[in-house]
Amino acid sequence: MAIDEVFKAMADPTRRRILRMLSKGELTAGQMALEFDISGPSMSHHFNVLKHADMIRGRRDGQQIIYSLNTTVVQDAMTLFLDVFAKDETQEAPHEDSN
Amino acid sequence: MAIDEVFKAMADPTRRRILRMLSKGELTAGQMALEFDISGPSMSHHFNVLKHADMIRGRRDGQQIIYSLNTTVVQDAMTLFLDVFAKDETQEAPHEDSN
DNA sequence: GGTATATTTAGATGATTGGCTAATTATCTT
DNA sequence: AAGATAATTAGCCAATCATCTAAATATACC
Repeated sequence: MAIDEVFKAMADPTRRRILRMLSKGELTAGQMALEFDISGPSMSHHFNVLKHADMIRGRRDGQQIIYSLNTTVVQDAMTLFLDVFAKDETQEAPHEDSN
Repeated sequence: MAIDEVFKAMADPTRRRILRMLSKGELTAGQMALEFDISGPSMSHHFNVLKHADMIRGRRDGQQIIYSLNTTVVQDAMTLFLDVFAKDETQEAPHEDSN
C-alpha cells in the first residue's frame, strides 16, 4: 500500500463515499453508480484510483464487477494516518519518498 | 474543521511532513523551510492550506511566524478518518461537536 | 450469431494544484 | 530613516485531476 496513493485516494469526497458504502458490504459497480450523479466512466475512474491504492478489490461475477473493501485497509490506513502525527523520533519519515 | 479541507491538506507529502515536524513541537516558518527543497513562497502556500484546514496555527514573534499543530487536530482528524470506514448508517459530515 | 447489459478504456476539456520569481508587508537594528 | 531579515501575497505556468462522450470489451440471453 503506497502511502501517497492512499492519501490521494482519500482526498476526494466521492471516493470516501465509495469506501463508506463498501464498508457496509460488497456492492457492484452499477449499484454504487446509482447513488451518484456522475457518469459510469467517472465512477470507473474512482474505482481505479481506489484499486491502485489497494484499498478496494474487484472481482467479476457474470456481467458485473463486485467491489469490496480490502480487509486490511482500515488498520493499515490508520497506521499511515497516525504516523503523520507521530511524536516518536524514530519514525520521522516512515518510508515515504517525499519530494 | 472542514472535512474536505483536512483530507485535501493531508494529500500532499510536503504538508504531511510539515505536520510531522510540528507534532514534535513548535517551529518557525524559516526553520521548517530549511528542511525542504522548495522556495519560501511555496512553503508559505502549504502553511496556508494547513491553516485553512485549521490543522496548524501561526503566531508572530518579532520577525518570525511560529507555527504549531492545532492541539485538537489529531483527535478530530482521526474521527474523520474512522468515519470513512464507519459501518453505521451516518453519511459524510458527522460534525465535530464531541470532546 | 446478434443484441442487450455492465463496465472499462480512450481521448478531450476545464478546474485545481504546486511550483516558481518578483513585489510587498512587517519587524528589527543601526 | 535606511537597510537587513522573515515571511507573505500576487501573478504566472506546467502538471495533475475529475469529469464528460464515444468506443471497446466482456458476458448473458435468445
